[in-house]
Amino acid sequence: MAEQTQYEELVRQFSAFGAVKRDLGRILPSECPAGSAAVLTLLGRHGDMRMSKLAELLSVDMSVTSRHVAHVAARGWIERHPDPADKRSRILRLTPDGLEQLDELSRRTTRLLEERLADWTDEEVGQLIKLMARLRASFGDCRSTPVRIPAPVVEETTRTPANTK
Amino acid sequence: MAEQTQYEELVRQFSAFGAVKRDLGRILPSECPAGSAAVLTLLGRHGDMRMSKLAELLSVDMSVTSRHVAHVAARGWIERHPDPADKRSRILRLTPDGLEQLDELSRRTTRLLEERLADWTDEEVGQLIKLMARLRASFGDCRSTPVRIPAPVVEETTRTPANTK
DNA sequence: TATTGTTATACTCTATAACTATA
DNA sequence: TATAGTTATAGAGTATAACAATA
Repeated sequence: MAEQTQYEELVRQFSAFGAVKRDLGRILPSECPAGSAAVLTLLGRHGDMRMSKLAELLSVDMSVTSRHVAHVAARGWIERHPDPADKRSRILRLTPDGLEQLDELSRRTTRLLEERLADWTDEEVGQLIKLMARLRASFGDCRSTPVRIPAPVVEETTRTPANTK
Repeated sequence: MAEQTQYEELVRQFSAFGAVKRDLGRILPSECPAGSAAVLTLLGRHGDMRMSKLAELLSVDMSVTSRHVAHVAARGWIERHPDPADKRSRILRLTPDGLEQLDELSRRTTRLLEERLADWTDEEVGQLIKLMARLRASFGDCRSTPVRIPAPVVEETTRTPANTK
């Protein structure tokens, strides 16, 4: 259990992390934004799967998944096959073009990280991976546990209340 | 220097991190989205500053900063004072209401992190903070060094080229 | 001329809700 | 009735470009 000061610092780091994500986003092919890249990456790593499984791996709503999938399918990077066992479902599969796109993504991101993390040791990168994976688990495993937000504390002053409309 | 496989795993963790950010975002007051929270946090931590300084700390374009600042100013959480030394510039300052909003933010995020990271040690949280700070430095310090993106490798096949329109 | 800041526009990502088709 | 997936809509975040005011 950590202290409040540490938590505030952690939140600041989370916020600032956006700049890293954007830097990474800038090197993506213009036809393949981050959402598409995530779809290709997960299909390459886990193999064929249905929409609902992909949505779970992406940790986003299925409606969002559907949009990303439509984008990559329109470019011929994946195919959507009917599932013989359940006609409501569709099985997603990388095409050869999709595999090639995935390779291109890998080349670009590796190149960027080689440059940005040139002075990081193998072990440091591994540490960061491990901690971020644990972070994701700590959040993801309690996704069904929304934290109670208590009503704001009403302070005993004569000040005009903050606008909380 | 790390291996390509490690870099690919790191990118996957970066991508999945969005779920953590969204979980954190869900507990924010409806009037105070993440962008506003970041403005208040940085003003609380670094004290009064001008727009350009804030934009640098946020690592976003000043146009974006301007929008966030307008949002929090409209709610009375900050004031924009003219800079006597440079009439083009505006000095941003937290108001008492802004300070109170900042306290509320701190309470909420601390509560969430206490719950999510209940089984993390103080040291593990410190490790993550340290590595994310270093990551930010590694990226931020080379912001003027856009990575060269070589033309995609044309492979020797008879396959129809990928659509790179 | 260069810099500070604002505004208009456009794009990506996301969630909610309504809907279709199938189980 | 419940579930898999799609689509319409709305909201947040961001960048680029054009602009106004001042240095």
